[in-house]
Formats: sequence, structure tokens, C-alpha cells
Amino acid sequence: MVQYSNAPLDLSFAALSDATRRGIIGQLVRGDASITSLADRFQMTLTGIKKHVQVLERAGLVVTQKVGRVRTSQLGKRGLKAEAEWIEAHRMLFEARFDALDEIIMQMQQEDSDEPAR
Amino acid sequence: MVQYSNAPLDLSFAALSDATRRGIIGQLVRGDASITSLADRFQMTLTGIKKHVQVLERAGLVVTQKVGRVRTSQLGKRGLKAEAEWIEAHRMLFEARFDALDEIIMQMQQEDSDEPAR
DNA sequence: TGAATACTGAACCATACGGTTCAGTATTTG
DNA sequence: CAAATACTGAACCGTATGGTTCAGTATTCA
Repeated sequence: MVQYSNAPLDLSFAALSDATRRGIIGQLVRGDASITSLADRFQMTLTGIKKHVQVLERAGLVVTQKVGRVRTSQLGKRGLKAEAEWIEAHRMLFEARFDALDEIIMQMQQEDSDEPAR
Repeated sequence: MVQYSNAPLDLSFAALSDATRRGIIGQLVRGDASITSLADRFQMTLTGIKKHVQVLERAGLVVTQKVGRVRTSQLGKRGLKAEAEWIEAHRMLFEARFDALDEIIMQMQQEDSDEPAR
């Protein structure tokens, strides 16, 4: 048995699994945004958007601050480094496996040509 | 309003948001595995593991095949390319934003030194 | 053939998710 | 001060998730 558990990745991958939330990130890349502006853009109630922003916040992808009556969201400094690292590491291993297979296949073909028909 | 929706990414990010499922991928990188062997390794019932494998399958990350009474799981050929691309693209934009900020700060400092005390 | 193995499916459970409405509260603005 | 704006919180709803147990079914082994 092995104990796998990495809450930060749990939270951020879960946050990224929703199209609206990915959209919010895409929007924040172009500039900070209020709850109202996001609600307009994504055709959703303020409450709905607020919940999405909270999910992104809990995942550390977004930070918000309230000035007067307006809450502004912006991208968190933490960024997507940890997520990129997990994905990249495993992507390489995924591909390594298929490359290994390719290599075996190539080797087999090599052996075939080493052994010309007699 | 913009319509954001990308079911494949929804499914794969959701699949990756669970530590057990990331663990299963980590295991499959080292070789194909039966439901029973995964259940042993992750201290979970066969039924529980089977559900996780199904989630990974629906996301296209894993494929399975049953031979005799044993179902073997292996990594899907599709890999993590789309996920890596989304993350990388947005990571760069995340960082570009902070770099831009850094640049503005540097420019301000530049202007300060352009204007020596009189 | 009979027992052991490996999985499968249905049912259930508690909790979380994605969304809404509705009734506030706090902050501008005229 | 009154009205408009921007958000907030509670409550609710239907569905999904992560897990279990239990009762099969299909395969393999002795």
C-alpha cells in the first residue's frame, strides 16, 4: 500500500475541471475583473460566479480583494507551476512507455532485416 | 457573453483531481495492472478501484481490456497533451502578467534615476 | 466437478457541486 | 437622504462523487 495524497493538486485540478472557471482564468489573464463583470460575461448570477471565484481562490489560483462595494479578482502569484510539473513529468513517462514500445518494434524489424531470407 | 465548454478537459482535469487516480496513473507508468493489484496497492475495494479506473477511462487517460477473468489497465495513447497545452499556455500568460508588472516597476525606477535630485 | 479467483452491478450512504432564488448589508451617487 | 449598485449568505434543488456492502457471474485450477 502507498499513501497518495496531495491536497493542493486535488484542489487546483478540481478547480480547472470546470469550463466556466477556466474561462474566468482566461479572462483574468487579460486583466482584473469584478464579480459583476464576470457574471455578465459568463451569463450567470452573481452568487454563481462568486462561488466559482471562491473555488479558484481556495485552489490558490486567484486572489480577490474588496474595495468599497466592488470585489476585484486577479490571478494568484502561485501560478500553475505545480500543475505544469505534475503534467509534464507524467506526460514524459506516458510517452517514454510508448517510445519503449516503438523501440521494441523497431528492434524486431531490425532483427528481421538482419536475418535475410535464405 | 462567451460560451466556454470543453468536455474533454473537464473530464481529464476532474480525473486528475483525485489523489488515488493520480496514483493509478503513476502506477500504470511502471506497467499495466489488474484491478486486484491496484486494489491491493491503494487499500481499496475492487469496486472502488473499478470506479476510479472507469473515471480515468471516460477521460481517455487509461484503456482497459479483459482477458479471461482479469481486466488489465494501461495508459491511453492519447496522453496528457491537451492538458499540458492548456496549462502551459495559461502559465505563460500568468507569468507574462507579472513580468509586465515587473517591467512597469522597473520603468518607474528607471524614471526615478533619470530625474536626479536637484 | 467443485473450489478459488477476479471481476461486476445494484443499491445505498454521506457529502460536495453547480446552479438558482430571495432577502439582506454596505457603499456610492444624485 | 433616497435610490441605485455590488456584493453576500442562507436555503434549496437535482445530480455527481467516493466510497461501501452484498449478491451475483465468468474463468481457471486441482
